[in-house]
Amino acid sequence: MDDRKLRILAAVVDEYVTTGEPVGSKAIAALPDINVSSATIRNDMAVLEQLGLLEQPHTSAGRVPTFQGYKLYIEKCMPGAGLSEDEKQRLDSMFTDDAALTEDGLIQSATSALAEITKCAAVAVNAMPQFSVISKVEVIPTGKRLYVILLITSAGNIKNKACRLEFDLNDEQLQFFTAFLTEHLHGVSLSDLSPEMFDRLVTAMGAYMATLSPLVQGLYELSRDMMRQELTVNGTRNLLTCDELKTQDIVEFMENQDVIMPILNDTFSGIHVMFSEDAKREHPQQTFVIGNSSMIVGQYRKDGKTAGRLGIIGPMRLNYAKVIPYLEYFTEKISNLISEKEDDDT
Amino acid sequence: MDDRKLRILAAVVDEYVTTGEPVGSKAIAALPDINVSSATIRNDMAVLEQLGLLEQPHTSAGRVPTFQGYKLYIEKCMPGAGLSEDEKQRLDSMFTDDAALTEDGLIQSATSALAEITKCAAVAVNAMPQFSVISKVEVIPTGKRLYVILLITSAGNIKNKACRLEFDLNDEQLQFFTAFLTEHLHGVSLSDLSPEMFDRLVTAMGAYMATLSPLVQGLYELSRDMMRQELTVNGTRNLLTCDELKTQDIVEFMENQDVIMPILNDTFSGIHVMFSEDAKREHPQQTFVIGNSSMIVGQYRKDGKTAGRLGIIGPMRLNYAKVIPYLEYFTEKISNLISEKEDDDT
DNA sequence: GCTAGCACTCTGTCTCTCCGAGTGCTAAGT
DNA sequence: ACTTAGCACTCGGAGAGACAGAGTGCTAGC
Repeated sequence: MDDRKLRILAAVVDEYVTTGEPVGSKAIAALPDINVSSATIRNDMAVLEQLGLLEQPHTSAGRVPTFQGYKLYIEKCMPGAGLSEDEKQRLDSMFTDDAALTEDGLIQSATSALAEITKCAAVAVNAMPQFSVISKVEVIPTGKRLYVILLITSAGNIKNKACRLEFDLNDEQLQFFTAFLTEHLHGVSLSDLSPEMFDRLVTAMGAYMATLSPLVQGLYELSRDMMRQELTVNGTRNLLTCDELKTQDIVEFMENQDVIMPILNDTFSGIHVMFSEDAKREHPQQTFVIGNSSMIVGQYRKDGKTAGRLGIIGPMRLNYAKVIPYLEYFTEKISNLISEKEDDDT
Repeated sequence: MDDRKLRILAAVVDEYVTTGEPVGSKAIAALPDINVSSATIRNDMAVLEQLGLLEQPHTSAGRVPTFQGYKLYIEKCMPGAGLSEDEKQRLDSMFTDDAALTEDGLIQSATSALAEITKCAAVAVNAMPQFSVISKVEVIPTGKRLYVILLITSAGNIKNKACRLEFDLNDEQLQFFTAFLTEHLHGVSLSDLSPEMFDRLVTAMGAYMATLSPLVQGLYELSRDMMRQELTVNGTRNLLTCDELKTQDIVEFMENQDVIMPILNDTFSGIHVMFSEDAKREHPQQTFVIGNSSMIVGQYRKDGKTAGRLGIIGPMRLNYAKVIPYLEYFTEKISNLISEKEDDDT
């Protein structure tokens, strides 16, 4: 693979990304850093096409990169530009201050900023929520026979669920129950909350059992709810305005976002770019991917361990040279923010 | 306005709603309950067009109802069919059991069911959240110097917010503060929580003041957050597949949903149908409405008073005869469910 | 007041042509 | 051996005309 051919590939990608039109040999010959004639470029492009890196929409049109072309571009030819201080500040200003106080809020704010700035959809999943630990359980009366169970984990996640009982609890019962739950559940990892464990809890409650079992049931459901990986998606609407994606596909994605979870979870380290063609091949069981799309995924960390993944879904024709640094900056920033929080705890 | 003309209007609407094609005089003459020739119908249709009830996309095409045509149809000619038992059961089955336990959950579940069954977008706002009353305030430590404020209202709404303090609180301080807040805030209506009131609270706290003021600040923000009317929107994506609406408009709506709040809040009683033309006229300051759309709004009640509004946004070409009964059934059902809850409380 | 008949109008579709952009190939030049 | 100039070729898109079909308005007769 010639150096000049790589430069031509890069030129095609850059040009196509900005104009959206198939790019011809003349347009490339006109570029300042290419000093050969259009005929030579035609020859090279024919070779690049044979290698599967470029393709022609039809015989007498210019060339367009294939997903393999993009891959090689990202790997070999992409300008490795970092972000300017201005850009960093701009990104920073998109985080609201108190979003950083909870991981949920942080992810929410990061995905929405990322979607805004890339004009793509931004996605995130938290990794391994089943390993977080219960830090607080509380039962709060909110109405006649109506109670809210409140569950807080060490990661700072908060969830609640309403339950209706057959009878009302008096203060003593409520206190007993709260103390009972705290005693048995505080510090317990979510993954240890099996149905059997709850059965044991119920029997251990003795006389209160019958009255309180709906609460225990609710608590079980709440814990299941909490250990489910949470998928955050923001800005899917941005995809609607980009005309190389079919609205049909996007609507299907909106209705069925969970299908991308396995794909997200598949990426191991660093920034990873995956095209819809890849996804179709590697996850054929998935009912659906958005055609002509690409997905860029990175990890954010907490104490050095992957704590979740953050990514972008956009058209294949995307300014990777800009978008990838954005994603890198965001994952880095999130890692710092949640680790900073962690530092405070110790 | 002739009776026959009304029948013809109704026929045009029905036919157009099902086929989506402009309907001609012959098609109407072929209907069983119309016993005049196509020429007569042509004459009548010309009159209906002059009245602004029908219009022609172009000279040699059939007629299409205008929004005024739809209005008259809904008012005068629509078959007032109730729902069959089958349909009611189908709707009932779309509510999950525990959704009914909180108003939020109920509205979430209702809008999503309504969107699903009408293939439109479903919207809801709660009315007058500022009049609900604080039933519980709690401060829960979740990490080093990190606290969560929990606020529960009499309506069963639950919200929380994380706060970071300068110093940690010991148990005594925490208990004091919780007791202090409960004493001063329990039973207070959200609308009474003015900044001045919080100022008084802060000074009343005396020695604790400096330490705790971020919490008070957080509490204030939380209460402001809670008295904001909550807009629930579900199934906007359904609109994307209906081709008389411009995707551009829908995207704008997605980005800017709040603009419909004043329109929703404008409807007073019963079911109200409003077309984008109306909205443009009555709310000209609104930056945007979806073109060719209609919005159907009803109220749900609690103790006989309007507690919120539930509505549908869809294309103007909509099967009103089906959709309106659906909406009626839903508002009725919600009213019963939240009033049933209320009954329990008393 | 209704209806049959007729001329008219307009759209959507199909075909044909033409233009231009871009290619591949060949032959000549370095 | 590589590069370049030149040329014939291909293909899509735009534009013009022709045509069929649906639907109308109008007039004359029942």
